[in-house]
Amino acid sequence: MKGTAKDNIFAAAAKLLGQLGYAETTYKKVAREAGVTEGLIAHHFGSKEKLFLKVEQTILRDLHDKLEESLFYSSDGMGAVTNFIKCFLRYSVDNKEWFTTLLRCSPFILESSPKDHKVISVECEKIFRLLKNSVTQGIEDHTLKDCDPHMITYIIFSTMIGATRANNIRLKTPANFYPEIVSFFQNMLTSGH
Amino acid sequence: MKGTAKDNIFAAAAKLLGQLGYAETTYKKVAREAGVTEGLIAHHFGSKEKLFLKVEQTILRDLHDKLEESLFYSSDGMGAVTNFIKCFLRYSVDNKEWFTTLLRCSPFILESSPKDHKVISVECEKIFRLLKNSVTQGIEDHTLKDCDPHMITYIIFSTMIGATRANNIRLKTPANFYPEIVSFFQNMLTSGH
Amino acid sequence: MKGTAKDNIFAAAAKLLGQLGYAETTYKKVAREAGVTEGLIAHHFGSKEKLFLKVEQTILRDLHDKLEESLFYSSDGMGAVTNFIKCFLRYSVDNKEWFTTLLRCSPFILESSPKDHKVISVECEKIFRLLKNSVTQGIEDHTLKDCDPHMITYIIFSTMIGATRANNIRLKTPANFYPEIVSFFQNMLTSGH
Amino acid sequence: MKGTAKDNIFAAAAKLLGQLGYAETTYKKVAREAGVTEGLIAHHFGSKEKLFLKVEQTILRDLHDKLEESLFYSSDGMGAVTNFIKCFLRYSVDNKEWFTTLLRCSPFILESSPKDHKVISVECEKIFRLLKNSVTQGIEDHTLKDCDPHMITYIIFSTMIGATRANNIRLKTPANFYPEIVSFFQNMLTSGH
DNA sequence: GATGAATGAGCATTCATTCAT
DNA sequence: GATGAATGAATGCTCATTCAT
Repeated sequence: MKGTAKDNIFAAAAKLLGQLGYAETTYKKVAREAGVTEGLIAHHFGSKEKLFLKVEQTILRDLHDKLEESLFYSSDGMGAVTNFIKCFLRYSVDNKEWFTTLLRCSPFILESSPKDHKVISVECEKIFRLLKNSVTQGIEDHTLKDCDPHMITYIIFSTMIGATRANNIRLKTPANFYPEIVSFFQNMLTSGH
Repeated sequence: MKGTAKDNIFAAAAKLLGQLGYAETTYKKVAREAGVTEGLIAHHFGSKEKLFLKVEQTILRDLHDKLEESLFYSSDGMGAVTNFIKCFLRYSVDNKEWFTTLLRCSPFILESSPKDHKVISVECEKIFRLLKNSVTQGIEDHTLKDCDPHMITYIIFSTMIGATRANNIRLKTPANFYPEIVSFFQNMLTSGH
Repeated sequence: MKGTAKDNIFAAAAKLLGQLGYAETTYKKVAREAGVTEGLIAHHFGSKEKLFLKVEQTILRDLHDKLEESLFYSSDGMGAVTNFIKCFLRYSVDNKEWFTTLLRCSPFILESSPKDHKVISVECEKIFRLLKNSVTQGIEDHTLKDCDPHMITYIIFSTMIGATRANNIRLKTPANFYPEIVSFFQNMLTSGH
Repeated sequence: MKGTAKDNIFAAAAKLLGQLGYAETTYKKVAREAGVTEGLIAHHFGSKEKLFLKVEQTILRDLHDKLEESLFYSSDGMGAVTNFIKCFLRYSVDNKEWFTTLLRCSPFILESSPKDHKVISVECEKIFRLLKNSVTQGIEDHTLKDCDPHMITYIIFSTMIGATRANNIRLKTPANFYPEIVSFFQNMLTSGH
C-alpha cells in the first residue's frame, strides 16, 4: 500500500478531497492520512490549489483513457454510446474512493478550487467530446434515431452525473439502478427506429 | 429593498451560500452583504450551521409549495409529471440567485453543512414524493407507459439536477435546453404507448 | 500605563519594531508585549503591514509637530536651523523607546516594510522641507553664509541620522556628542561670515 | 562569470543580503540566484548566520584594504582624511551591488544578524581607527585645525554613512553630492586655520 | 435589538536545517 | 561535492463565537 511519500500524499488528497471537499480538506488531514509531515505537502506540490488541481487533472485523464478504450470495443454508434455509459457508471463504482473527487471537478461541480482553471475545463471538454462523437456516429450509421447530438449528449451527461452523485453519496438508490439507466437510454435513443 | 436586519441577513446568506458554498461563506461576508455587524448574525440565528439550515429549509419549502401548486393545474398523471418538470426547471431560472443554494442541499449535493441534518432530508423527501406520486398516478391512469415509478422518478431527478447544475453554473447549455428536456421526458414516458 | 487594548498594541508594536525590526517583530511578540491575544492585532489593524505603517506615520508626524514647534521660537534663519538640530537630537534622546523605529522609516532606513509606501515618504519629505526652509531663510536673512540650501540640508540630515543611529543603538558615543554636533554646524554655517 | 558553486553562493548572498536584508534573504532565494540547490549552502557555510557573517567580514576587509591603500598616497594628515573620504564614497559607488550589505553591518546598521558578533565589530573598529589616526596625524602636522579627533571622526563617519545610505537606496541626491561632501569637510577642517 | 472588542483554535505556507544517497 | 526529500517549528492571518455595553 505504501509508495513514495509523494504518492501517499497524492492518494490521501484524492480520497479526502472526494470525502470532504476542497475547503474542509486541510494540510493537517492530508498529512495525517498520508503519514507524512505537513511541510512535505508544499514541498512536493507547491500549494493546496496546485495539489488538488493535479489530483483532479489526473483522475479526469484516467477516466478519459478508460472511456476511450471502451469505445474501441464498439462496432457502431449505438454500441459506442452504450459502452460509454456503461464504462462511466462502472468507473464510478470501481473507484468509489476518488470518484466523488471527479464529481467536484468544474464544470461537473458547483464549486471546487477557488478559481476556475482551464486545465480542468479542457479535460472535461475532452470527455464530453468523446460521447458527442459517439452520438454523432450513431446518427450517421443510423443505429440511433435522428436527434440533436449536442442536446442528447447534454442530457445523457446530466443524468449520469445526477445518478452517480445520488449513488455515491447519500441516497439509497434502487437495485439495478445502473443497468436500468443503460437500458433506459438504449430504448430512448432507438425507439421509433 | 431593505427589510429588517434579520431579513437582510437571511437574504445575504442565501445568496452567498449559493455563490460560495458553506465553507467559504463567512460571517464577515454575510455581515457586509447584509449591511449589519458580525455579532448580529449569531444573535439572530444562533450559529452558522443553524443559519444555513434555516436558509436551506426555507428554500426547499418554497420550491415544494410551488411544485405542489403546479400539480393542482394538471388533469392527469402525465400532465402532473410534465408540470412538475416545467415548474422545477422554471424555478431554477426564476430564482437564479439562490437556486444554487438548493443544489447544495443534501441530498442533492455532495457536501453542504458539515453534518447531515434530517430536517433537510425530510424536505427533499417530500419533493421526491411529489414527483413519484405523479408518476404513479400516470401509470394508474394509463397516461404513462408501464414502468417502475421509483426508478423513473430517480432518473428524472438525476437529469433535472444535472441539467440545472449545468445551466446555473458554468456550462453554456444549448438554446431550448429546458423545453427539450420536457419533451424528451414526454416522448420517453409515452413512447410505445 | 495601561490604556485600551488597541493603544497597548500600538505601543508594543512601536517599541518592538524599533528594537527588532520589521521581519523579527511577530504577532506573537506584539501580543505578548501588549498583553492581548494574537487575533486582536489583525482585528484592530488589519495586517502587519498596516500596523507598522500606522506606527511609522504616527511617529513621523509627532516628530514633525515637535520640530515645527521648535521653529516657532526662533528669531532668524540660523536660529531656526539650530533649533531644528537641537530638537531632532533631543527627540532621539527623549523617545529612545521608539526613536529607532523612526530610523527604520523609509527613506531614512534601508529596509522597512516590504513595500515602499508613499504615506511614509510624504511624511519624511515634510520634515526635510522644514529644515530646508530654515536654511533658505538663513541665507536670505544673511544669518547663514551663502550656500546651496538643498545640499546643506542633505548633509545636515545625513549627519543627524548617522549620529542618532550611532548613539541609539550600539556605539558608545563621546560625551557631549550632541552639543558638539550643534556647535559644529553653527561654526560651519557661519564661518567666514 | 561562473566560478565554483561556493563562490556563486557567496556572491548571491552578498547581493541579496544587500537588497533584502538578513531576514528576507532565504536559502531558497540564495540557491536560485546562485544556481545551486538549497542543501549546498549549509554544506559549504554551515548555517545562514555563518554565511552572512562571512559575507560581511569579507566586504569589510575589502573596504579596509582599499582605504588603507588610499592613505598610502597621502603626504600629510589633511590629505589622508581627504583620501579616506574620497575612497569611502567611491567604494560605495563602485560596489553598489554589495555596498548596501556593508551598511547593514553592525555597528553601521541597526540590525543585521540576530546576534551581535565581535568579528564584525572588530572589522568596523579597524576602519574607524584608520580615519581617526589620519585626523590625529592632521592635527599633529597642523594641516587640520585643532579639534577632538574622536569627535571629528565620529561626525565624519555619521555623515558618510548617512550620505551613502541616502545615495544608495532611495533618495534622489543632488548632483555633485559626493564632491561637495569632500570639499565640505575640507573647508570645515581647515577653516580659520 | 445591535455593536464591536476579544478570544483561541485553526489555517496554508515558509523556513533553516538535517540527512540519506 | 552535490542533491533534494523530509522535518517541525514558526509565521501572518482568518474564523466562528462570546460577551459586555
